[in-house]
Amino acid sequence: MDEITIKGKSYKLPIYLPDATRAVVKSADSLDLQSAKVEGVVVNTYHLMTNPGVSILKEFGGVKKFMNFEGLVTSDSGGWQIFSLIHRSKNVGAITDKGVSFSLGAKKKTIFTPEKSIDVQFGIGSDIVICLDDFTPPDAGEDKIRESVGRTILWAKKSKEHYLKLIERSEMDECSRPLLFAVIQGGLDKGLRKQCAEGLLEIGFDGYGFGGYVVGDNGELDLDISEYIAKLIPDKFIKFALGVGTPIEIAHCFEMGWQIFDCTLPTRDGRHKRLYAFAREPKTLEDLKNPDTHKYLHINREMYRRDNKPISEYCDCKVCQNFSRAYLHHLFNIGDTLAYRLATIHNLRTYTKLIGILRN
RNA sequence: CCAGGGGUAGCCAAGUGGUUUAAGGCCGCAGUCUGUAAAACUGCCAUUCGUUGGUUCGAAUCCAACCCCCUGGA
Repeated sequence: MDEITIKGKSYKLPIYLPDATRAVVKSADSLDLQSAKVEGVVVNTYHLMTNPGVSILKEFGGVKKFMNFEGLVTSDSGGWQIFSLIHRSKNVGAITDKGVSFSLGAKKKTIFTPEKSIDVQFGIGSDIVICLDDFTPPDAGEDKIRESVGRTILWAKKSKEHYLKLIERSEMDECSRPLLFAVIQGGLDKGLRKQCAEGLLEIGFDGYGFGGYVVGDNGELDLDISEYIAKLIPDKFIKFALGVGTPIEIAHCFEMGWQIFDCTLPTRDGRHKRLYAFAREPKTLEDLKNPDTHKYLHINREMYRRDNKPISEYCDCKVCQNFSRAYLHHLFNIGDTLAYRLATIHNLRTYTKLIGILRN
């Protein structure tokens, strides 16, 4: 499968979707995304529910119109946020089979359920709706993993039922409905990953996501578990590697069968002065899997102060076509916001270029 | 030449006798970042306070001389 059609519009696979968590890829607008050849984004259900809120998005006819972006829009369920805000922080919250309740700062308690997540995602008007999942923390023991897998399946079932209800209620058909994806949890436990995948496959979804946080202490994605999970999903379904990854990890995961990727790395790294470049012109998958193909420029370094070259000689982005490393260095040095924008555009183009090579 | 003020790391700058083998910031160097609480964060970066003497148990801090800078005056 090298293409998906949603709501009458086709998108090529594989595809990389930068994270526009709060309906914006930080520091870049939709025209910038277009110039970086970005074909889709991932927005976040939890964040958008909080701000600006569903009623405003509905009033504007969905997030696409709100942010004036015509590409593929996927909404992440908020599962990751439960992990981020509850497991990883001091904010107390509780997860039950019904859903999750937690408070952020001084704000009143928020109740979030699988059904609520689906409701909000319909309000967002996304093309791919993702079931709320119970994130398996990286340090979870077997009992905890088992619990998160069980709950993820339960929530997926509730999500599917609610999704079908909404489809029926809004009289959507095969051509106008958004796709529904579920997320496979289970941490590094292959048995439980398998159990999770089987449970979700039985319910039936359009696509399946690779969930969890499987970046080890060495800071690298666990390729073994990534491949294992890819094999659990029949090829007729779309495979979405949530949160993956570095350019080289995307190349590896593509080879395993993963087709959709979203990751904050290129945009965040850009804002943090780390620019991506190919050390040589990549032409094949093998080139992209080779670590020697990829390099980083820490553009804040003094060595770039007088460097008149573009960030990457193999890049066709508007930044590389028009500005020097020295200029980017200068912009970061004085802290002008243009630095973040240009760095974001360049790094995104590096990712979309990588995707373009994978398609061939 | 006279009168004030001042000389603390590449830069800015706290500190006026012991809690300072000198705070903080910038720069520089080295890192982190993977379904974005990140335009963020973490290390490292002066055994030394213009110089030389002195007082003191103890000085960047007090004293003296000298060197340099700033301001005003001749």
